[in-house]
Amino acid sequence: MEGSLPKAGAKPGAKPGAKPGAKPRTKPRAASPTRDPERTRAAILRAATAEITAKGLTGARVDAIAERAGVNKRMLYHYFGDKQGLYLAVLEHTYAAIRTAEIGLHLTELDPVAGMRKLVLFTWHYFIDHPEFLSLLATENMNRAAYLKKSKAIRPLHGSLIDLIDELLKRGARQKIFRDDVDPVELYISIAGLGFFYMSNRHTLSTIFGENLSAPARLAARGEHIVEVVLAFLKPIEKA
Amino acid sequence: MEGSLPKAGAKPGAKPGAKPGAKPRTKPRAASPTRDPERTRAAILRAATAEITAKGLTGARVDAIAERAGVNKRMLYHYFGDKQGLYLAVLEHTYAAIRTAEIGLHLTELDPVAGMRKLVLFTWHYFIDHPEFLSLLATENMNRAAYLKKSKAIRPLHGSLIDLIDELLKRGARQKIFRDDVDPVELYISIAGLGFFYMSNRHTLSTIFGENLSAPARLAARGEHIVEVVLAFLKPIEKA
DNA sequence: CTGCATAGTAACTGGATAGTTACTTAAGGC
DNA sequence: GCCTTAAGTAACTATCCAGTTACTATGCAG
Repeated sequence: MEGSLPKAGAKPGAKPGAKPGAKPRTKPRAASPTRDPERTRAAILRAATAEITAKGLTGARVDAIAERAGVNKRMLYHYFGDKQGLYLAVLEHTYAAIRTAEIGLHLTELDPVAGMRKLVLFTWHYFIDHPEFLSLLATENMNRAAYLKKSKAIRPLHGSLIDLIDELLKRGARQKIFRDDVDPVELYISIAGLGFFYMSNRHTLSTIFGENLSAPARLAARGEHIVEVVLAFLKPIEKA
Repeated sequence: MEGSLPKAGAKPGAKPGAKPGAKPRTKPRAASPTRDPERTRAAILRAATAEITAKGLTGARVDAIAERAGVNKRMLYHYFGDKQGLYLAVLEHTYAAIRTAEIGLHLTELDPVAGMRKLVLFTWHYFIDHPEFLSLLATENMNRAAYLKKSKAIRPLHGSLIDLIDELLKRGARQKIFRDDVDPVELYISIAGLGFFYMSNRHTLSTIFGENLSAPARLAARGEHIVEVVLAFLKPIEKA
């Protein structure tokens, strides 16, 4: 090896579109494809989410993630430490997304029945639109939530979800349109479970029942079914 | 190497407990620990179920299964071909167990509400008692049911489950104690989903909500909750 | 324009891991 | 009692794969 001799004629000419006098604090944003830590980090995270949710943590291959991201494998270790660190980042990022979206629902502006309907359908459609969230939950539960327990970033996000449901339940009970003995955690698990099981297990269910549960009409029907189940349960018990 | 010379003084003496004149058709059943194909096969299947449901198909190690079973690794390949063949056997065995148990419920002998309650609680307790079934479903759905689709042994088992539910629903509707527009597949998915999500995701749910969802009292309460939800949904819609 | 921290590359490594080879031992029909 | 076939063992191998090494390129503070 030649030591540290610089390559002859190495400089690839002036970069097109790179303004020489631009202010130094703003991000270069797609100026040149080289040297963009933010883009690289994001590409790795997206690729890791896809690979890990498709194959599980043990099935996911670090080399495959690097290739998907169009990035050298060394960069995964540069930004995320190791495979587990990368997985944790994927987990935190994915959880934060749904909890943030829930907060944006503004259910307090709706009457209890409409609010509940909106929450149920939001949850259902979130599962349809984000299968990676479902896969990741399955993976993390196979790990007995070992990584989730380590994460300091995730826990504070969830109180607000229960508060949201509790507010709806209390308001409905006061107006005598909901029964007054409902535990918000138990109810949330039911709302999520009615959608989760259908979507997460649609491959085995479609196979054993010989029906295509992923057909759009079937998904819409399932959404209405879930709303009906939840609202029927919340109805006050009439005195006969 | 010495070719095929027999080892000097190899024979380990007469086996204790091996009756020489026993009838040849009956199985030797625990007579001696050597040469029991049925036992070996069963031990491998049990070990594989434990290992695969604990770590997933990609996480499971063939060497670990062999060690757990107390059997030489070569035997896995002898009886099941390869890791995938072993996984398929585990899948078929586990599915057959729940479907067989369901058939033994004899729901036709009960009135519709009692029958439905029994089916719901059976399903719930089955999930509590057989976490390996839940894990295996999660694993197989991550594979997009690729192995289940290959299996000829499993599909015929499921028609009877839907027939069972359909009979209950029709009988209840005739007696005006159930609504008459319920799809049995949709209902089964709800019954299973209300239990599945709770049990299968209890690790993440316990973590984010800061409650121990595995506590026995909590499990019993959940069972009652699921019964209430299902029966509330099945109640005929009263005309106001 | 220079030095140094950060971004990035390519080739490598050691341990793990599914599956195999080559062999030995027992069972049971004939 | 012999001989074929199934049951069983131990040691091996080829490949895979997470993580590392040793290096180069870039940009910006001074």
